[in-house]
Amino acid sequence: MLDIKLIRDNPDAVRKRLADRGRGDEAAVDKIAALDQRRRKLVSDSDALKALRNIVSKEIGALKSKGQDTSDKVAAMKKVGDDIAALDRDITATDEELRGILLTIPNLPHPSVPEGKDAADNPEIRQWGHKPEFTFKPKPHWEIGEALDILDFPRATKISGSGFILYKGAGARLERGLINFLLDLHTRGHGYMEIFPPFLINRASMIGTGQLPKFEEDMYRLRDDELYLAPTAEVPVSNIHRDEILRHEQLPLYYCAYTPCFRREAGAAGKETRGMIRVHQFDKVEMVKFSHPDSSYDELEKMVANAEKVLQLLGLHYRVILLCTGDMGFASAKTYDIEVWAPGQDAYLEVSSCSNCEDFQSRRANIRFKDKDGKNRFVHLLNGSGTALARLFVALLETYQQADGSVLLPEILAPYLGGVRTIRGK
RNA sequence: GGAGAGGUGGCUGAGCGGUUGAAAGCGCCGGUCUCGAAAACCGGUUUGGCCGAAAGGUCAACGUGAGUUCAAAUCUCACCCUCUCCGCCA
Repeated sequence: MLDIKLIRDNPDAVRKRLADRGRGDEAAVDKIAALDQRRRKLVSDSDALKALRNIVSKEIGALKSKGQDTSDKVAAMKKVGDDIAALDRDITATDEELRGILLTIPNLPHPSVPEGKDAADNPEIRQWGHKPEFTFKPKPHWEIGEALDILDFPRATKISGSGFILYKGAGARLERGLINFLLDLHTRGHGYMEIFPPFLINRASMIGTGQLPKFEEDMYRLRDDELYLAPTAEVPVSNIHRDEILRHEQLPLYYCAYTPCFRREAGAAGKETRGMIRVHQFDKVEMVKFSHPDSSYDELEKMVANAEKVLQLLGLHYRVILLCTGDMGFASAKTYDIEVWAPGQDAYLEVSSCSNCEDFQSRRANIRFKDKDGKNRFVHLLNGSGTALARLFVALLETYQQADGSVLLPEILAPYLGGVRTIRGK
């Protein structure tokens, strides 16, 4: 949520930066400013009447204790009370309308974010490693996985529907091993505290990180209980400190968590339907930071490095790109994506997205810290995948496939796979 | 799920419907004292909105939301949460 004061004081700057995102959100700025002005007028009128009522009510109390007549004052205050009630109804309605709009306005891009329309305008920041070479034509992961009997798409569809994954045998073991590998790396190696959060999330938390109210149709929802399946661990973990005031010495806080991620992928029908590149449920280890505003951009760079480390240790070729204004997510002020090379797809796959949301989420979720001067300020919230598992699984199978159909995994994973590096067919 | 109890400031814990934004204690911050520290003593110590350059003024908030009243932390209703006991259960 944007700071209403920023819109009030610099409407033109806000309008410009929203326009850079290319979604037409700048059109709401005038409406917001008008509602804000109306609200302030109503509040000050209501406050004046309340001040009057408070004074006279005290007089009534004093007079009554002396046994004097108060009927004229009581009658006058009854009228004032009615006026206040009318004003307050108006305030509530204005407030709700204003907040309703503010909650659907995306964050402003950071000045360092390049202007652009869509993914084609995202600059590449760097590459690591290089595309592996094969003496044969590399197969896609679904062929490798089904031949080795470690992935079973038809049965996943039977159990749940399209867009779900059934891991079997060494595949299931690999998925579990990767989760442990990632958590160990970020906790022991990068200083994050491990979190295992609930997977069902209430509405207030979903609003806090920005999934609601705007993206309701993308979420799985339990209608009977008004709970949502976590689309990413970012949601439960960021909400750990909702409605809290942290001490500045506590910052930055580093958390990481494994969760499954549930996404309806509404509107994505027909896209990347083959295999496990776009699915309704996938595993992910997420990093979340609560940062002091002064250092949040340094923290973002470090977080990207933490995610890159995963791919470096696994020997997977990747590139880092900076999302342009038109391609960024709703809550983000600046986002780096990391894309791993998948030889069987002949394409890069997004396996991590690291964002600095600045105070956009902390204002919604009311997460503050007391600074050195004792002033309460909003923390900066960052989140990044470290990394998404399904696509990492894809990259591993496709990169390390052998001519004989087996998969020879990186040495570093052996401890997580019972000492075994090779996945072979029967 | 059933029965009961309860939700007040960082914590503990008071609070006849009318100077109670809220006693007291603890904690914390500052000061006096001390070579220094402890103790003791003095002072301070919730958050947000609006007006204001500031000083300051004003409004709101005692789980949440409605209601009664001139006036609600205090009365009524609904909901949420916590605790105890019972039931069920991995």
